[in-house]
Amino acid sequence: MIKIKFPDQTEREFSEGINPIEIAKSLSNSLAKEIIVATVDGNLWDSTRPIYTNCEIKLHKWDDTEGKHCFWHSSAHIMAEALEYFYPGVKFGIGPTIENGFYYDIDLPDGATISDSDFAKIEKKILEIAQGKHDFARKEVSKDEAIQYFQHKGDQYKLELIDELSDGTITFYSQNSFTDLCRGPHLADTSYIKAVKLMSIAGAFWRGDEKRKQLTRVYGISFPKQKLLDEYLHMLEEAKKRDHRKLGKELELFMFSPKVGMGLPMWLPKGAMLRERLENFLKKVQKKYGYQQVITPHIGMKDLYVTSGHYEKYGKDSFQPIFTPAENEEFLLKPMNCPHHCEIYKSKPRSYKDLPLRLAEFGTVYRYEQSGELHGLTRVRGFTQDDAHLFCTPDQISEEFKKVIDIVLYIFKTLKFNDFTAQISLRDPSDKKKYIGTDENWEKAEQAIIDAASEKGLTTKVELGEAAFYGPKLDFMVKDALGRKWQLGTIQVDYNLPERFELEYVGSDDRKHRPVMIHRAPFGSMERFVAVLIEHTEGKFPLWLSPEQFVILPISEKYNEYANQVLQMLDAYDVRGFIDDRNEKIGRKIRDNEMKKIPYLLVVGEKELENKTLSVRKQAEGDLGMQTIEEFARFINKEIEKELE
RNA sequence: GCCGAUGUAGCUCAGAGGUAGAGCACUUCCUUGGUAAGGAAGGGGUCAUGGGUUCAAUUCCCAUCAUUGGCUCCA
Repeated sequence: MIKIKFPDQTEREFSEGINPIEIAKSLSNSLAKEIIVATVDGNLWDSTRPIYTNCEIKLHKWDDTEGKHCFWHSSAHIMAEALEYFYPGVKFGIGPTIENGFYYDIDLPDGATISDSDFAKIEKKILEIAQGKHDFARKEVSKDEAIQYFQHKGDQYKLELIDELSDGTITFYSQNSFTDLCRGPHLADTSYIKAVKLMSIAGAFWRGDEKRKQLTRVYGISFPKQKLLDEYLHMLEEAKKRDHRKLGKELELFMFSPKVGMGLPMWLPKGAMLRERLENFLKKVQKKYGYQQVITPHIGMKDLYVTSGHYEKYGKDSFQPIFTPAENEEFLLKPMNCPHHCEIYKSKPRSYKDLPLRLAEFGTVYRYEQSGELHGLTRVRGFTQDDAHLFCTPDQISEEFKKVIDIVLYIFKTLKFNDFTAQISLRDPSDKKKYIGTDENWEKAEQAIIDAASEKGLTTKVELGEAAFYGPKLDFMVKDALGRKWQLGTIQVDYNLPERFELEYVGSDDRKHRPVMIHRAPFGSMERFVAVLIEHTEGKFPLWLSPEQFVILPISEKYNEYANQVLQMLDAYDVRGFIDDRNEKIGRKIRDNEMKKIPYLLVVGEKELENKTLSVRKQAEGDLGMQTIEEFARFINKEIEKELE
């Protein structure tokens, strides 16, 4: 007999060789049917794999991440089997699970192609295999056996993977006619899978290396019930409605024009108004924190970027340099604001009494992004950073860094970005060549970030190898409507640029010292931030940011004149709106302006004219009743105050 | 950049080797209507661009441009 301990700390005895499903069955039959996989002493374990020793066990159903992942992983194997059926000779790369579903990288036989028109038949085949209720059989194999199997099959990708595994740890899983190199675990059998959908096809370089062969990646997702698939697809449809590219067009916030150039956004009047409000908001906060605004040009001499190191790093991949006709001088579009700011720092001698010097600029920068990387407003070639550079003494870093964190958190709180992750990006210790600067400075900078984040009580995730080439950073990531993560706020410590630009200050000891720089952008870029803001609010911006806060709806043309008076009076209270004086019925005006997501609809007709009032209707909520013009103006200003608290 | 998909009216989309379609938007007229679509008429397209096949191409083929999903999440 063996002793098995459950998560609630109770212990029971079972006979040796019992498996998780049988254990579940001893608790309840219905539970047994739902068990997908188990964790045994911290290791994932097939639900049908026997247990021979005392252990702690945790049973996973579909609702657990572990359950879903096992489910999808097994689905990937069945998809592989189906693909092999339609494309004999296909070779397989890797087939892991992802956040929503799974994929398999395949190398199609010569001449074969696959496109989404093939999805239906593959899905059908997958379900057919699933319904066959084939067991997933686990088999431990020796390295030699494994090599032999895939040599015989001619799958060089699997052979490459096996090559990196050590003997004695290799397992195969088979179902029906398909066997794969796999660590597992898997479902008991294929019949758990009741619904499957192939999502898309993509090219993916083998092992993520663009010098190696590009494989075809097939994405899919599967569910234990058809209803769950339907729900998932519906959820995707809903998410698409929040897409900032769609809303940006509908709400006339920004546009692109192939004639201007891909990835070069243009802000329309309403978008510009929104952006300006965000900028002014941040300027006000920054003023409180002792920042000073500066303005620098959009281009700079090549030599500026040679000094900064950007030329060496990005020069080749950037936009082509600009040459002056007479002198043949070489300029670059600025990819970053920091070199200019360094020159401002250098413009006169600085004393320790001047530090920290905080130079802020909404600086527009241009970066050549690969055409395939462009994405709405979140990934563009010309964008405006809410940039600032803090020049300080080494012992001021920690304090300054923490103040920046405060600003970021204040902004996120005001805009209700509650669901963000803070990521500390450090050097890849195994590839230090990628970075510029001394080891000692890197270590100091990395430690400064880690300490500041922990002091501010941030829950952080550390990512090695994600640092900028000139320094480590703390990034604030937020997800978009479709669950893609974007970096918004960023704070970076930099010992490198002060060195390269030979920045100095005179200390209290009357000697020259080198300052440290902190780069920071709480929004990140105005473009990306607004994109994420659109998706978060579904275009229903907080009142203070709404390009149009109210619309006046006259019941009929007879009340247009009164509407004009109201507009003028509200203008005086610093609220923004317009009159919908179209020749339409009130119901129509309400519908159209609701769809435009105008926060307040003000109906004026006979009654309002008589009493000098407004009928206030809140978007998505309905009638709030009559208010005088002053009451409404005070009310709306109070609402804004509350938002900005 | 690479792999896949897409490109038809301002927007959302249907269509077919032989004279270009719908809904919404727009213009004009009727209507002056009290909380999510009043009625009628009308204008609007080099079917992304450039080649090719064909008696005939917006449709088929090729290229280009743009948009879009992915190329990190490791058997």
